[in-house]
Amino acid sequence: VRHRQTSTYKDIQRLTGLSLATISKHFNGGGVLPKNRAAIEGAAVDLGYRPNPFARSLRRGDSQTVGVLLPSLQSAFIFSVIVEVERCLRAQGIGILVASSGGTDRTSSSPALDLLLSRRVDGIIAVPSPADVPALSEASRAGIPVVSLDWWHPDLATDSVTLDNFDAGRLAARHLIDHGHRNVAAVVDDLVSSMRERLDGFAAGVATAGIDLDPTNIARVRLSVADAYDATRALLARVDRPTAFFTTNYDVTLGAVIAINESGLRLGRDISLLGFDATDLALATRPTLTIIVQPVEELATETARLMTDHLNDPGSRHDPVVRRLPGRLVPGGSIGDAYR
Amino acid sequence: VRHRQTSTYKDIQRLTGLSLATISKHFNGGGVLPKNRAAIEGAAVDLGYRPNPFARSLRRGDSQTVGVLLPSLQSAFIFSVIVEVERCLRAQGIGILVASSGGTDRTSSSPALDLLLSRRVDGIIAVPSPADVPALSEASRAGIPVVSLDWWHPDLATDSVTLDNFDAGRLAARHLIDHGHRNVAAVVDDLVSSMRERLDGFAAGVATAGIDLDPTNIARVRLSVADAYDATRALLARVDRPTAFFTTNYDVTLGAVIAINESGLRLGRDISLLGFDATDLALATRPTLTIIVQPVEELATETARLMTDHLNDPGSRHDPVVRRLPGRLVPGGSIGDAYR
DNA sequence: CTGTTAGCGCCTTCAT
DNA sequence: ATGAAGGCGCTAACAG
Repeated sequence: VRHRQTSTYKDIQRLTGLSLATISKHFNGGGVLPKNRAAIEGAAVDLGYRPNPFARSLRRGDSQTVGVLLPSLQSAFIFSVIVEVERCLRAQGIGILVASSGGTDRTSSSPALDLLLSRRVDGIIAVPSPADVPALSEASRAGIPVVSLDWWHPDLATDSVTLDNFDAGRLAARHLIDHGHRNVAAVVDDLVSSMRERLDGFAAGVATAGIDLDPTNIARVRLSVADAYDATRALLARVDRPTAFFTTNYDVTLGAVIAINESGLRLGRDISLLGFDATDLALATRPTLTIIVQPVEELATETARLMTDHLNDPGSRHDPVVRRLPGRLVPGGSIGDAYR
Repeated sequence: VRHRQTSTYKDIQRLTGLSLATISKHFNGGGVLPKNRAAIEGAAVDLGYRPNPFARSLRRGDSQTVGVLLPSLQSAFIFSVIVEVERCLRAQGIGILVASSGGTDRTSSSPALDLLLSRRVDGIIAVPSPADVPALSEASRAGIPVVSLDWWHPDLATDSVTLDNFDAGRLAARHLIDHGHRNVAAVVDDLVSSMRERLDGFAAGVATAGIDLDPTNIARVRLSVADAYDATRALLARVDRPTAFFTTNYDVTLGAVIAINESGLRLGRDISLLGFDATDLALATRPTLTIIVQPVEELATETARLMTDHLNDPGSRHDPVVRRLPGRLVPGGSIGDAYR
């Protein structure tokens, strides 16, 4: 689309008789005589003037845009965070260009990230799927501010904002322990570090009660409802069936719920489940689910803040900032008491 | 962020000895001698050349970017569509700038849309909340291609891609009727036309069975789980309690499920529910939910196609194209038979 | 097919 | 505080 002719400084110049430099100064710095200020503003309104962002970016070398890179498998949760991030950034005049990386294999360049880079985004907010890590590292090394969100990867030395996953896992463990559970199981997505940390925290929490988490009670799956369903079924079929399950993310929680429902066991009575992220799901099951939820708002504002800090202070190459925000346990009815 | 120096045509010129025009031609049209083509490509690779999108946009007057305007209240459903739209557009080198309009009141300018317009997006894909309609109309009138997605508004004469809402409602009605239900209720969000159409279709479907939809069995709410919950509770409390419910979107379905669960009535036995959009929810309830689902993929590809059609054929102002895609009923266990 | 040239609209020295 | 001038990198005439 060739753009409908919009007015430019020249038009304002024609109406005001001022020079382009003065007009530019008005729209940027300020320092203009009140009389001229009024004249420019008046003309701008009359003309419906909008600055041309391309000319501006060409000249100044920035885009006022940050790229958002999402993994191939999205959850409603991450979108709620992104929407909030967008609001924060928009308040600063920054737009977000969103691209979701297909499930590309760990290649050195993902088409999604490529689009963002070719658009010269000023920074990148990424939920870094392992496949994107090499390319993201490279971008970061090239000097583009990168903030990891939600997920996290050991090879990616960027700022990051995530849940305090270890603590969340421990929280879950304690809750189950407090309810008398000893034979507990975990269904874990182990594609990304975040999930593994949740498991580690869970194991640690269980350990403080003097219990060793039975390795055969740990099912590792890959971001998939179906896998989680299968894994849960298998665990439910064990002779020494666990009395409680911990599931470390939305998909896995859903898979587990389906398997449990199908098994005929009653949640919160015959079997306990402590889920993750599944805010809506938690309300629809019967009984409701006890889950761990993430602080969406805080994750978003922290992410936005880290990014704007970078944008406002270009070239500063400090050590990665790591923010770990606490999760919260929302009680439902899916945890029964297990005494023995 | 002032951008790390990237190479330009001049650098390629230095390495190849060719003129800027030839280089430009190579990167656009083609028509260059094989020898020169190779030289340019080689130099580009050596230099890690990336075209500067700002210079290009400034010169050509387009942005290769479409804006995506989302309403304040999002569902996982709409995101899955947007992700797919992004993939389609990215394949054509087009990026998406996303902004979500706060729940602003029906003012003439929404900050979110404003951001998109100030960025000179080539087109706008919008889930038009009523509050955005005036501003969207204006943009459309100004010549910016607008495609409405999912939602739809009578005052907005743009292309639109939505579910065939009327038909979906009728589908729901028939299903309930086929199962013997006569005393049916609907909980409807009536903020947007799409939902009202679903109700109209439902009423029509019920009518073909010779049944008048009891007006007092229709609850109108405003995009809110809590309202839907209250409304459902109220309906459940009626002396002449409906035997089946139709809920017209995700939030309303969730609210109804919660209310039903709480009532102690058993889904699919004591009470039937036909939900909407709640794909995940449908699997987590017990029994599973019978729902109407939307063709996510097709909605996305149609939306992308309509948009690219506009972009490839600027200035053509045909009549709005209206695409209505059929919904599909996914059977679950929440519909019981009601004979009387 | 290739080269020369003239901007696109804005920002930024550098003078005044 | 204002003005004049140059150029960011690219494309689109127009010549050759």
